[in-house]
Amino acid sequence: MTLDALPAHQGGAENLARLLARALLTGHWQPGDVFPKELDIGRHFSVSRNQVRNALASLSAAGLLERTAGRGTQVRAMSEWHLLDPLMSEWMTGLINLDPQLVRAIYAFRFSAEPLVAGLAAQAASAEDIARLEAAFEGMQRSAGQPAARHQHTEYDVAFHDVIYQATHNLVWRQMGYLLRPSIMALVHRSQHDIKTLDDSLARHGHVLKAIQVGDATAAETAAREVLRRTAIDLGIVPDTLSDGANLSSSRHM
Amino acid sequence: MTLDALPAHQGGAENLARLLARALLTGHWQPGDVFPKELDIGRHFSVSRNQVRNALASLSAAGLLERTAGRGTQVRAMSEWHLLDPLMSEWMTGLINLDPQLVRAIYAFRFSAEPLVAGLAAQAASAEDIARLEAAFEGMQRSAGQPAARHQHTEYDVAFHDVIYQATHNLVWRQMGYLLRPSIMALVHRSQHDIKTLDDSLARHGHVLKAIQVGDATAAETAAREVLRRTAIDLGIVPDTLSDGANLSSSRHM
DNA sequence: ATTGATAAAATGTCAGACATTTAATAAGCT
DNA sequence: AGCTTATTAAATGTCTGACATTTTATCAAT
Repeated sequence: MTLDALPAHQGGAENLARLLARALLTGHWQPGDVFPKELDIGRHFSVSRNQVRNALASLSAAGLLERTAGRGTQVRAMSEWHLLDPLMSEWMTGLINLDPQLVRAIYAFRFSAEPLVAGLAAQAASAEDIARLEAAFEGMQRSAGQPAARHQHTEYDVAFHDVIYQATHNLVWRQMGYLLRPSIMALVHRSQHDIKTLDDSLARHGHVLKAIQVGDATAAETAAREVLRRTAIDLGIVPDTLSDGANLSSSRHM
Repeated sequence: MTLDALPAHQGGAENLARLLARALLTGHWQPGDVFPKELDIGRHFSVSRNQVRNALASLSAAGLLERTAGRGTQVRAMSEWHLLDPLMSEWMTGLINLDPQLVRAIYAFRFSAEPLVAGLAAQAASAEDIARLEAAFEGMQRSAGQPAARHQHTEYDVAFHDVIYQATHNLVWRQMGYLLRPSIMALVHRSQHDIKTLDDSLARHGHVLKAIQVGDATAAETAAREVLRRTAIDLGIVPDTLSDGANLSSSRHM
């Protein structure tokens, strides 16, 4: 893969890092490939070597690249990526063409974790949390069915899930919710289609809200599971398969 | 807080970053404090400005610091930390004096998540996973009761938990397991005391192993919960309190 | 054919000057 | 006095060129 296929660059090491990261996240390079050298990248985008080095340092920190003095820069496999690095989260925002294997892995995680999280939220949510959750739900209702407000609807949907993670009042789960935002957005983006689907999705979200309002943990769990089942249907995923398909090469990882 | 109270520096930007990160993680600076400026740090440790900048860039990426041109460097609050950043994980390895609030938050997360993870592992574990789990357990047995082998025992204990996360065969949970390693090690390190305690802990681990061996998810869940109850007792933590105590200031975070 | 020295190429490091942002201070005007 | 506006100082950010270090390939000698 060469640099020529990449979009233009708007200046700033962060932008450069995002640009390159997205190319890697969407599979423009294969694991093991040699990445272009610093000077070539700098020449191609007309930026200083400093900017290139800063950008590559970020990609390296996120596990996307491996750099060794004298040898060059190599592309790492997906199993080496630091999926929970906030940088990754930022780079994934707005990405549509995520690797299908990655989408399935993230969905599988959410399917296993989010019911639990909803249960915790039902136990720990404060009045403010519930207010925020209600606001997000009402936003979803208002923007439902209006094709022009589809973007808003997605925002409210993502906010709904985020509030649930925040409402656990646990630092780690909160961090998790923040990190999953872009992934959730990508999933939600793909899973909205006709009116009927949307209506059903809305109803299932409503059940989660109600369960958290009354503090019923087990009800929240099952309701959250139903929301994710709806998502799975829309995405064409079979929710029973919790493993991510990496079993073939999994034995080497540990 | 000044730099004078910090230990000596052995060279390398990564070492410098770890040194400063640990000082921050153990609360040597208060949130909002101004962090020493680049030139002062460089002078104090006799390193170039480059090294200092690289180190501070890492700390900034992990959410420990906030740097703004012209103003300086500020220390951020714990709620802003990127707890799931692999850098954090590395910096926390071997740290004993972790902030108690952070220890509780991490324990609470594990108490909620690890039973679920054990259940997933029971469903998805491969033969190799089970072999690794058995090896870790036997290592724990061998090194039990021998005061000289206490370090080894900790290693096996941590490996035991790690294998469970790996055995889910889900990229996100695997990443999670990798990231929790140092935290688990810190908790395990504190929770081993007399022979009787150790014996009981060993038995509870054995139940988890057996449940995963036979693929019984619900049994694995309850067994994992029992392991964590044992840990909680040893740490003097009440496992019912799942929130992290940050409720007071939680409303501002979202 | 193996070993060893050499050279080339990549990333890593350093030092200095300069740019930019921010905040404090002083000057000047109404 | 009070407000606005230059000026200055101090911090982080950026650029550039040279040099260091590590790795790999090449070639020579035994």
